[in-house]
Amino acid sequence: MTREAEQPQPAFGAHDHAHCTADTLARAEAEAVRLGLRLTPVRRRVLEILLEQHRAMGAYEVLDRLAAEGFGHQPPVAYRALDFLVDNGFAHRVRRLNAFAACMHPGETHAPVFLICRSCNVVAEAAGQPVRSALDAAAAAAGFTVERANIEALGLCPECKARELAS
Amino acid sequence: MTREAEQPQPAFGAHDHAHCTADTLARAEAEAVRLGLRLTPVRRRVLEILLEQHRAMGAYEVLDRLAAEGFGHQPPVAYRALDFLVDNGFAHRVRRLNAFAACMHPGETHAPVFLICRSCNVVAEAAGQPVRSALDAAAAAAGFTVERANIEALGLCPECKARELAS
DNA sequence: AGCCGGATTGTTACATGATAACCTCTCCCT
DNA sequence: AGGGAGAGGTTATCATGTAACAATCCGGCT
Repeated sequence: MTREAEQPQPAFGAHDHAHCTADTLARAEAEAVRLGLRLTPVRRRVLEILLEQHRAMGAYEVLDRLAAEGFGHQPPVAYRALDFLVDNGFAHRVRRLNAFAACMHPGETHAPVFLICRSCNVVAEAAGQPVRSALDAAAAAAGFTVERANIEALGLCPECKARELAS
Repeated sequence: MTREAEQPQPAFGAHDHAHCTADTLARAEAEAVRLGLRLTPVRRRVLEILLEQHRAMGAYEVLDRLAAEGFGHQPPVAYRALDFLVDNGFAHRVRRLNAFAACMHPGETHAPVFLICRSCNVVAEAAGQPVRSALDAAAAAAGFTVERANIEALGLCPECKARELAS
């Protein structure tokens, strides 16, 4: 597995990335203040990196960027910042890829669903409220209380599907 | 983290484990025949081990058992057998735990949902058809086609919930 | 100001999880 | 007999994630 995966597209379809990045970062900062959390330089920088790339990144890939910018060079530096972001809803962990992605909706209560294209590796965060409700119901039937959930789907994004049909 | 995790209970509540194990194995064998798949000694033994334990096991934990029984001693031996079982629906991968668990319903088309207790580590496989439907709908809204899904929930099982309330 | 204590960030070292590449064997088909 | 596919064994290595400890920062208190 290469450390630098190729994930050309930011999501399904184009968008104003500069705007969405700045906007999400601003909302994350407001949210940190609201919750009394400290968005320190490393943490903030990690979030920025995830937002800039707008894709799922491995911890070591993030670490390489941090190290190049004068932060620590050891794995815990990246993992701690990433764990902080995940624990507080600023980022998500995509387990299927052993990777992390910035949350596009910090502050909003939401149940992220990740759609991972097996062809181009793009990862999209979809709204999963109905999925989460169904999950809660299934769990409740077993007497189980859900605290956190990972919902990830592997398949084909619209672009790659079209390409497969064409060939 | 220890390699031999303690997971005393087989699932939520007691059950006739000997029976469910034998039964599931028999169904898996029938299914292998139906699909023209070779359930070779290693593969079969791995499935048995997963069924006996009736819990999520790490690949290296399975490997230790195989090695002790005269099979190969190297990781690929375990990973290949586990991958075979997962690819063909005889077992599932629980990504949050980096572990594998026997499928309790081989052959039936089903969308497994894993309920993982954060207190006692028990893993239960719940029926997730409605969850999967909701997921398919969410994906379709983005033009995405789901091929495989991982749906995992972390929370409290009934027993541990009762224990927390009591204390 | 000066001090305390917890949170943060850095380090070293290591544990754990997963694969690549290659070789041999067996079975089955021609 | 020859040969190819599939399975399972090996060695070696890579990738991912943590434990434990030290130094430092920072806010609150006297």
